[in-house]
Amino acid sequence: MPTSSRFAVAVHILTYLARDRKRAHRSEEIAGSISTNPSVVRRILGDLARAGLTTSQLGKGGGALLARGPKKISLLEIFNAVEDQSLVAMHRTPPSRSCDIGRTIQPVLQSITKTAEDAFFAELETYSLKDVVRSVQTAAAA
Amino acid sequence: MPTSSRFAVAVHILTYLARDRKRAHRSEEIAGSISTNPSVVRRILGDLARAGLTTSQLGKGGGALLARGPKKISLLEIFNAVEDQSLVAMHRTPPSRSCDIGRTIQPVLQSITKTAEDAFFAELETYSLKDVVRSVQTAAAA
DNA sequence: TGTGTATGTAACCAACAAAGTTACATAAGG
DNA sequence: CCTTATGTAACTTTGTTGGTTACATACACA
Repeated sequence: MPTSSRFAVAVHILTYLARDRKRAHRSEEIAGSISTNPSVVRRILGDLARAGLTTSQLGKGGGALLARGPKKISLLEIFNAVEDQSLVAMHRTPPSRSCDIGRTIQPVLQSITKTAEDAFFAELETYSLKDVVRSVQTAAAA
Repeated sequence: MPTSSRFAVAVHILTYLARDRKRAHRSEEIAGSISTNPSVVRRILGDLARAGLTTSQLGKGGGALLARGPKKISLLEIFNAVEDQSLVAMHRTPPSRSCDIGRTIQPVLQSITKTAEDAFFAELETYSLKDVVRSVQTAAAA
């Protein structure tokens, strides 16, 4: 069902930046690790910069940098920076207003799915970018 | 991000059936409440029947029926019957295997997102179709 | 102050998925 | 039998994503 891979790509980018914070990394370099187009990376870096998670430098030696320590960046922040806030879609076209159910089901369903989404987000918030970096390092060593 | 509205439509259908369990309801009748095509309703009813949530009768007076009481149908069962089991997508094309991060990030990310998805599912499980019917009735009365 | 390098963003395209639509074989009811 | 309804397949339409190209802008540094 989920058609967007932006979250996965965003975490990948940030993990890449977190691994070496000493210098800026070009979108082309990052794109090589993801196997995608540099412009796709820049598009997502745009979202991340707007969310205050990264900064960028132009010109020679330029590229993207983490705006703060990986321990201070939660996966929820990353998710919110690049994905829609809703995990469950309502009817594509509005249901019949001349039926009790059609008229009322959407708010009812939305309030229920919101509690489930909140549980999802609360769990995501318990993980930091640092956790990902650590797991990747462990996995890469093996 | 979520591109499927199947869950919303499935809950709508089941709420419709739960409101009047005395008789079978035709797909055309249900489609009127949803404002969609009867064939779309039948397609989703197919999933619901395979999951054991509904039954159908052919011929005159036929249509769909709830297979058990609405108190015994959780929203999680409905979700599982009609939607993919994953809320978060990985990279669309596999990342570079010649990079530590590219090689290892997917399993790392998947194990984290699984815990968040599980929290979502656990919360959905606490709601029954009966809860939806009750809320719809309350909302419709107002 | 000029040259090279990198970003940010817009515009467009191709690929994919979802829902809408049409059609029809099949089975139940009377 | 004839009508009614489902179940499913096939096709079309629509929307979204990511890939691609292009380019204006800005910074670094010689």
